[in-house]
Amino acid sequence: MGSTDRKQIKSTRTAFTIIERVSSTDGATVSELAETLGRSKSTVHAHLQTLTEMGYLFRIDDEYHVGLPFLTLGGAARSTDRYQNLYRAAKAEIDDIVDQTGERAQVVVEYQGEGIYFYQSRGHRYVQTDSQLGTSVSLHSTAVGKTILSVLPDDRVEEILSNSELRPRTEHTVVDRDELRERIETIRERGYAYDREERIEGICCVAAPIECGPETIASLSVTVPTKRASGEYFEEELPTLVTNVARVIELNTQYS
Amino acid sequence: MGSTDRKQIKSTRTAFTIIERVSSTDGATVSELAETLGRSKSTVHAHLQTLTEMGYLFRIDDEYHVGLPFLTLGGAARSTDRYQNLYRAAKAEIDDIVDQTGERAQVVVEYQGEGIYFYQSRGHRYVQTDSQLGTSVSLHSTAVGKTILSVLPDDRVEEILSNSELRPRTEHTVVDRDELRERIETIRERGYAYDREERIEGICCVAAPIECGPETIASLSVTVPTKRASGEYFEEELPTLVTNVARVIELNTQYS
DNA sequence: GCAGCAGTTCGACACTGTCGAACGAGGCCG
DNA sequence: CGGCCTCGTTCGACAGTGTCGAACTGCTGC
Repeated sequence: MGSTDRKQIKSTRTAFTIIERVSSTDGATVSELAETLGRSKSTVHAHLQTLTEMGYLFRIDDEYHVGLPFLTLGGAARSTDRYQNLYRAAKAEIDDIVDQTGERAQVVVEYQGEGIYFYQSRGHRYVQTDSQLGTSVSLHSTAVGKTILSVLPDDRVEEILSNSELRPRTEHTVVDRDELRERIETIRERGYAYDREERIEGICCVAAPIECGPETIASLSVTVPTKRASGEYFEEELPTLVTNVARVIELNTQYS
Repeated sequence: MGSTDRKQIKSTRTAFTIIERVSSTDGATVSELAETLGRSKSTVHAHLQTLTEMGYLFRIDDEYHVGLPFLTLGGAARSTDRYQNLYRAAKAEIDDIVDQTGERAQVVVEYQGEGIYFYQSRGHRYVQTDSQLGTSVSLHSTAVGKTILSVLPDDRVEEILSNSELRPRTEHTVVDRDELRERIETIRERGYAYDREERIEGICCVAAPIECGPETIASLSVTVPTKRASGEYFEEELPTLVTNVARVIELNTQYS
């Protein structure tokens, strides 16, 4: 099945598999990793030693953790040709929104079928969630996600949908593919999306797409607790704000 | 000299060497990398192919860039046991400082002899610099850096100083080791540090150390343009603010 | 003190990361 | 239009190394 296997460095694959595992299991140990990854302890040990020596992991007693150098690389990724304009424009506008509304706002970027938290800021009325910088989210379970899907060509949507399992996050999560397609159609027409507790109980979102070219699709969203998610504020004010600012970001991304 | 060579994965070393090079030379090509790293084109090609396939790099035409997954790992690093308390405490306090002063404020963490921008925020009077999330800075050329050195034990200071070349950044950068030691002594006594255009022309800083345990040393700093770097504001107000808030962060880091 | 379990080291084999050479696709210039 | 350079890609072959399981060490707790 693998079409693009060609000549690849297998040990790099296992190195990153280990890194990812260490990242998700903060404080993982040698035996633990060897067990869950199905590799010998000596192999895992050699990798951990190398990565620790280079500073990409660090070790407390016998537990390993991902190190701050990844923050350096992440910052570099955001300053990349493709993303730096989006970063500047989004940062400025999001900070504005936060000042205005006091809520939390963020930009999520589509990257290889997933959404990655690209920049976020919180206001004085902010609600705490698990999502922070770099967190990756599946595209079906959030307002941002569905917004992104709504501006992608149909074949890519299908491709992404078929690769994801539509795991429900709350009782409101849409898990039916047809219903999802329908909703995406609605979003295409009106230009923005709602998330009413589909990912986290008590948390709602309004999101609008940001198109910075065929390869750089993002989404701007404002997050509010359910208690403020009603009335004119949630039905009129926020959608208008979000769609307008999204367009501003698009424009500022083009010419700078 | 190499004491800790043992069994290590060489190909992972070259993989990360390539990643780092791609990160610093945004849009690097195969031949370019092969040239500067002294490796064959085919080797570099195999690595790039692997890393691209895994999503850690992405490719536009024949140019490679670091990808957003590093942001995910970087975010995970910041949420690590060692750093998450510091992150929460620092974020809250820094945002406060920014609201109060309108300047730019940041926390830099010591990581293996370097300083890494851990969190930063800017106010309405902010000044733009090259430094942003994840940027690593040498410890001798900044207020934050010298502050960090001031709370490290002497032997570690000497170790770090001997491993760095004290490259001057502006005409005000301190390059003499003895003078640096002297200044560090001064900082130890009064508890905060100044940077008067030592790293960037026109940019000054006030910084105070944050000690969250022997292994987690950081520094809080406020950045102002030279035109505001004088008088009571710069000589009294900011030092007091910075040292007080640093202590608050220390406390909040301990108990949470 | 002896199990039991952790991380670490060792030795040996098969595998694979490495290289240089050859191939194919553009772009540039004569 | 055609030859030439350059770049990315593929190929084959060898040396090197990533891999494993077994043995070793140090710790903890019965």
